[in-house]
Amino acid sequence: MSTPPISRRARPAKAPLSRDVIVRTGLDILDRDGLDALTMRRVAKELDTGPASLYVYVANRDDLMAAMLDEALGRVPLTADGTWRDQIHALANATVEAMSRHEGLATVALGAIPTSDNALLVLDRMLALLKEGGLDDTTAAWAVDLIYLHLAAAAAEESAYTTKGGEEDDTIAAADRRYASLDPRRYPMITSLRQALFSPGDRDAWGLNVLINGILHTPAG
Amino acid sequence: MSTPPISRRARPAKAPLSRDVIVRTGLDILDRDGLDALTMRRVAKELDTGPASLYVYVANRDDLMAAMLDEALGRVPLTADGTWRDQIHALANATVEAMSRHEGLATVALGAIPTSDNALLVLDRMLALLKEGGLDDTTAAWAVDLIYLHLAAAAAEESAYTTKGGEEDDTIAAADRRYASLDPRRYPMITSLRQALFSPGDRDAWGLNVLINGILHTPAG
DNA sequence: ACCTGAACACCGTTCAAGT
DNA sequence: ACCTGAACACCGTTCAAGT
Repeated sequence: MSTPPISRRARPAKAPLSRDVIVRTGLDILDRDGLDALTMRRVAKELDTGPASLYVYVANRDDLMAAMLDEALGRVPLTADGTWRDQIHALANATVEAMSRHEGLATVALGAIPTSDNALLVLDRMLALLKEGGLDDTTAAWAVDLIYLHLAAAAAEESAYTTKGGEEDDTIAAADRRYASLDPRRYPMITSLRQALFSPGDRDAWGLNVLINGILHTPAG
Repeated sequence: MSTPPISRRARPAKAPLSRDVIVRTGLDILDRDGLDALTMRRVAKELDTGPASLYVYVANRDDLMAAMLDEALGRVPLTADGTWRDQIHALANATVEAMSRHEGLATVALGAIPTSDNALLVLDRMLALLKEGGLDDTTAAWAVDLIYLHLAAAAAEESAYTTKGGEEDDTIAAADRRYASLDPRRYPMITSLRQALFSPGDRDAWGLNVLINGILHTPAG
C-alpha cells in the first residue's frame, strides 16, 4: 500500500539553492528556534536537501554565520534625522538592534575585524559622523573601532539576556538575590551599592554618551 | 600474548575527581589545544575516566566554562600601586589578560550577569576605585557594568585575533588589503581614513581612558 | 558540471546497571 | 553511595559515486 518516494524530478520545482537563500534560511532558523538549532543539517533540511549540498555555496558554518551577520547588518538604516548626537544614537541603536535580534550573531562580530560589505557601510557612516563632530583622523578611526566593539558587546549581552531560556527579569532577579546574599566583609562595595547596581534607567543611551563624551575629551595617539 | 587491561583497582591510585581538578584540567586543555578541543570527553580522558563521571561535579559544559572563567579571574591581582588612574588601568589590564589568555572564556563573561565569586571580587575592587574617584552611587554602579562589558569585549577580540589560526599580523594585513580594495564611492570614509584605521598605538589604554573620561563627564540617571 | 548518499570521526548528556 | 559502560540522538565536513 505504500507509495515509493516521489522522485525529486517529479516533485514541484524546488527553489534553487544559492548563498542568499541559505543565509536567509539560517536567519529564519535562528529567529524561530535559536542558536542551538542553527545546524548545517537543519538548514539543509529546511531547504529540502542534504547538508553536503550547502558546501557549494558556503565554506563552513562560520562562513555561514558571518554571512548571516552581514545580511542582518544590511537592514540597518544608515541615515537619521536630528542633532549630531541623535544621529549617532540612531545608528548605534539600529546596529545593536540588528545584531541582538538574532541570537549569537553579535558574538560573530566580536570575533573578527569587520570586512563584510554591510558592516563596512555602518562603519563608514559612523566614521562620517565622527569626522563631522570635528575629530582628527586618528581619533575618529580609533573611535569607530571602540564604538563598534561596544555595540557588538552590548548586543551580545542583550541577546544573551533576552534569549537564554527564561525571561530577562528572572535573570536580573536571580542576580539581585545573589548580590543580596553576599558577605559584606568580602564584598563591601557591591553589598552597599546593590540598589544602585540594579537601578532602572536607559543604560544603553548613557553608555553611548559616555563613549561620545570620552572620545571628545581624549585625543588618540 | 596480549595482557588484559589492568583493572582500575590495580593501577596506581588515580587523583580523585573533584570540581576543582575538572576545572583546572579544562583550563589546561583550553591553553594547550584551544576551544574546539575543550569537550567533556576530552576532559574526561585527560582525567582517565568517562565523560559521564564529570556530571557528578559539573552540571554541563556551560557550567564548566563558567567555573573556568571564575578560576581564571581568581588569578587577577586586586591591588596595584600608582595614581588612581594607574590603579584602574592595572586592574583592567589584568582582567583582560586573565580572560583573553584562555580562548573563549571572555565570551562566557559577555553572556551573563557576573555572579561568580572571583568576578564579583574584581567588580567590588573596581567599584571601590570608582567611588574613590568621587562618583555618585548610580554613576559608579552603571560605570562598573560598562567597564566590565568593555573589558570582556576587549578580551574576546584579543583572544580571537591571537588564537584564530594564523598570526595577529596576518589578520590585520588581510583586513588592510580588503580596505585598500574598497570602492571609494561606496566607502568614502574608510578608504580616505585607511591609514588612521590601521595606525599603531596603545588602543587598549586609550579606550579605557575614553571610558574613564566619559564616565567623569556623564552622570548617570 | 553539479549534486548528494553515505560515511567518518566526532559531540553532550542520560541512565541502567554495576561495584 | 558512588561511578560508569553503553546508548541515544545528534553534530560538521568530506568524498566517491551518481546523474
